[in-house]
Amino acid sequence: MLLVKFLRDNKEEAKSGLRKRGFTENDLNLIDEVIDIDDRRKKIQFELDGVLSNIKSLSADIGTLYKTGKVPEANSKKAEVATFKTESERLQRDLKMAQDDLFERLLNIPNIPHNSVPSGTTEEDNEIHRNWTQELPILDASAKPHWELAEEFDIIDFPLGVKITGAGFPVFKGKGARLQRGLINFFLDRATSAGYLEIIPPLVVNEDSARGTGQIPDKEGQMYHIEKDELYLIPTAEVPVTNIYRDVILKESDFPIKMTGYTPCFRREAGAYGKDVRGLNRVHQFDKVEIVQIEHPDNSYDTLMSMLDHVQGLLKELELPYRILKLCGGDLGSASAITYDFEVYSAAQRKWLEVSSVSNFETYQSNRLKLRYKGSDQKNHLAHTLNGSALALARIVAALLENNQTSEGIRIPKAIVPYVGFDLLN
RNA sequence: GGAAGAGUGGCAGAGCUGGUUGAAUGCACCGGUCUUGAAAACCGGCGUGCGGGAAACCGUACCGGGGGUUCGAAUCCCUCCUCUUCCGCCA
Repeated sequence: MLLVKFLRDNKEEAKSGLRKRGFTENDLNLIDEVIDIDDRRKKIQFELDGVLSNIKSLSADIGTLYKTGKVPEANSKKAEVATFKTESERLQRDLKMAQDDLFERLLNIPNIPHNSVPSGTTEEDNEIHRNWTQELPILDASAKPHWELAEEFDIIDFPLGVKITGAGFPVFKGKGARLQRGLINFFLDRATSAGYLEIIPPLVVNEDSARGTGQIPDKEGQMYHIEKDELYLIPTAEVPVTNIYRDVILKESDFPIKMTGYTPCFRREAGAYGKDVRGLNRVHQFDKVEIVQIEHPDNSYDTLMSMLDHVQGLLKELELPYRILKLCGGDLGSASAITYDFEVYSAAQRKWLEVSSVSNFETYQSNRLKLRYKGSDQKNHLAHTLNGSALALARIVAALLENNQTSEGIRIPKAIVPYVGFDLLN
């Protein structure tokens, strides 16, 4: 959520930013509406404070009058309070309405894209930030997609997942499970040696947390909801990990805060059936190691670049062809100011698969989280939050299986051999 | 799941027979005096949101969350949440 003050002070900048997301001139009226409502809110607040102040001092008078036995005077003051009271109740209702109205509209305004974000409406408009410089691997005609390889080597069982749970819940077995576990450890080790604090968070969160990082209301339908207990299965570790700092006021010397966490991620993917859902391409439960940073606004873009480097380093070690896209305005998540997607090339499918998404949310999340720091001016300011996948597993496994298939079996990249305990999967 | 008790500022801990209590006191923290330096001692400062103001500062709200009683509530009532102890169950 953006601050009204920001919209007020940077109206034109906000508008041109939202145009990149495909906002029409008509949509942009929202900004002026918000400012108008906020003006009304301020006015009501001012009046209400005055009325409350009167009630307060009259009540104090009544107290002393009673103490000195002046009951009739006290009673007449009580009558006076009654009229103020009616007025304060009215103003309180008005204030609540203005606040709710304001909040509602503010929720519908996405983050303002960073200056460098290209405008555009679809993924076609995404900009290639860094491209794989080598030739893409070309497999011969007999090459198999990962779901066939998985069945052949009996390492991932899709029908079994259907039996136990439903579509999109694969079962990893034997060397498949071992590969999965090895990759998780590999990613966590790389993150912790880069200075991230390892966290094992709850996999289920309450409504406040889901709201804090913006899953509610933006992506509510994406989460599994446990209605009986009003809890949500996490769609990413970002939610519980970032919420560690909900309602916190940091010192400037606390920056940067770096955390990493491995969790399974649960996504309903409602409406995604039919397209790109084969095998591991899109599943309801997958494993992911996430990196999260909380930064001073002055440093958050340097930090973003260091996170990009971190993720790139992982892909290099995995020897996978990758490319980095800078998302265009229309493809950007609503909370994000800038997002870089990492895709790996899955050679048998001849498809690019998204395996990481690294974003700077600037103050959009911290505003809802009430995550602040005390600046050198002794005032509180919103911190910047950033996060990225490092990395999302299911699709990495898909690319690994496809790209590394040989007549003897699946070759395991050197960097992770120590983690999985074998160099050939057969 | 059942019973009892408790939730106050960064922490500890008063207040809780309703009335200048946003809240005593101690610790921590920040600034200053003193000191070669440090410690100690002493002096001063020290919550958050909203609104007004150029600012100093002022108004208002907040004592787990929400609601109620009252002219007035941290203090009384209802409800929810959390924690502690005891019983039950259990990896």
